Amino acid sequence: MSQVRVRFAPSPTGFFHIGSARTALFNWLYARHTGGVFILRVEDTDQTRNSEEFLNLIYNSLRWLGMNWDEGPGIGGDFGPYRQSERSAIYKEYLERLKAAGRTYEKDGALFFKISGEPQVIEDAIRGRVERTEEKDFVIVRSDGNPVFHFVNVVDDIAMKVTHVIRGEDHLSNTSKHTELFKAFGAPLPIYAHIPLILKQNGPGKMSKRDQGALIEEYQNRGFLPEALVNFLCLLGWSPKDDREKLPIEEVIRLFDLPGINQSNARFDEKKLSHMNMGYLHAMAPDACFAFARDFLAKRKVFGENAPEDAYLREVVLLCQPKIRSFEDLPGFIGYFFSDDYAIDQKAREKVFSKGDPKVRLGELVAALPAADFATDAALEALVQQLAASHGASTGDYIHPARLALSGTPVGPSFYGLLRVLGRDRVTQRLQRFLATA
RNA sequence: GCCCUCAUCGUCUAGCGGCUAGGACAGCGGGUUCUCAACUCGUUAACCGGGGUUCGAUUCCCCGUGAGGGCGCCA
Repeated sequence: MSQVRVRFAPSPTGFFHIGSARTALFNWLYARHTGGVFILRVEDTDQTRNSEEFLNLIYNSLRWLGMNWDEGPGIGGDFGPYRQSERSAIYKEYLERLKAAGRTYEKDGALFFKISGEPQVIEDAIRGRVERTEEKDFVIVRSDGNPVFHFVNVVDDIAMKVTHVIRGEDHLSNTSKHTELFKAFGAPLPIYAHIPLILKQNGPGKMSKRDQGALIEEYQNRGFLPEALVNFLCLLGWSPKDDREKLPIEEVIRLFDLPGINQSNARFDEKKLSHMNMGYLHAMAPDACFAFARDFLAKRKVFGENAPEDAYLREVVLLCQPKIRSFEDLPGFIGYFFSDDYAIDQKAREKVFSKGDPKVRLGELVAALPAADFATDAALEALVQQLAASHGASTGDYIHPARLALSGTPVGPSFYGLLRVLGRDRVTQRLQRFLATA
């Protein structure tokens, strides 16, 4: 068996979306699984809708998701060029072959392909035998002289020696046009694998560029982790056949195969993606987590002119890491670490003041601060426990009002970590301010 | 309208003739003598319908129904 050659062939006529990304991913996975070649080919024959900006978006998104291509723009290869807009000489040559075989005719200024009308049968790697008969001749060159998708797509697959065509099910009905052309050129058919489509999370139909949450760029901007998005995409239409879900990409590559792909469409579920992202985020090593967070906060311009010191920011980020689902949550989660100007949640305040003597407890805590050891969470925990024991109170009697006073909110990271990271001065000052105004 | 594909919890899926139909997300309930969006334990919830084939169908076949896609001088 010769080497597997697959291609991802996007057209730069719109933003890069989830469905395209997964098609690319399945091609990439299959290439890596088989030790084959992953080709990137740009289908930019629609000159009125192409844009260089969209093309760059595709390159960037593929790289961000970790899908490196072996042949294609920027890399080269033996079967280039890899942009269809630069391959007109090749199309002309193939067109001549069709003309010479008497398989074309002109009408209304456009060039039509004469179909055979024979039933076209493919053995789809995912769906099995699929038969369809093409009924009408179709245009292969527009009246403006530009060849159309069906023609260039097949010509390039022949010329680039593509062995497996892995694409969305929306192309299944088009396949009879393509096999007609392959046969007209006397070329062997590739192995087809039509993967199920991704349906929009709400409402009918497949996901499109216009749908909420459809764009890859959006997840990048929102601080999602590419590994999480890739893992999620792998599970949309494919599974390892056991109960594992969070899988390293190497493991997916090892297990991935065409017959293991589902036949039915899958609905996109952002909640599950969010959960997957959280799993990856919580597992990040401290250095990586901090680096990602700092970069993300800078892009978001969260601190404006006054960027905090790295050492302090790092403590804050690592303290909050186990509590957030996405870096997107970070700005709203850490504000009070960097500003004394935060609002006190009124509901939480009522709850705190509804029982016991919160002001007395806070007073005791403030009094203990000058001698407290702020070096470790454990030392601070011991302090609060000692305080509680000696005053016949519970640790919660200190923690709840103190958390509210220090952060304004009833939810947040570990309390002792909160004390440690804020530090003695901030804690003292904030508690005193709270007591003075409460 | 014609053609193609698909059909297990709300969602993603495991199952490839005999299972108490499993897992995950979401939901719900409890725990966590520090909250919680984190963690943890538990729990609700599914084989689209009708015919066959078979000793036996979620599983195989047919017909409905439903869902999705294609039928461009878009890709």
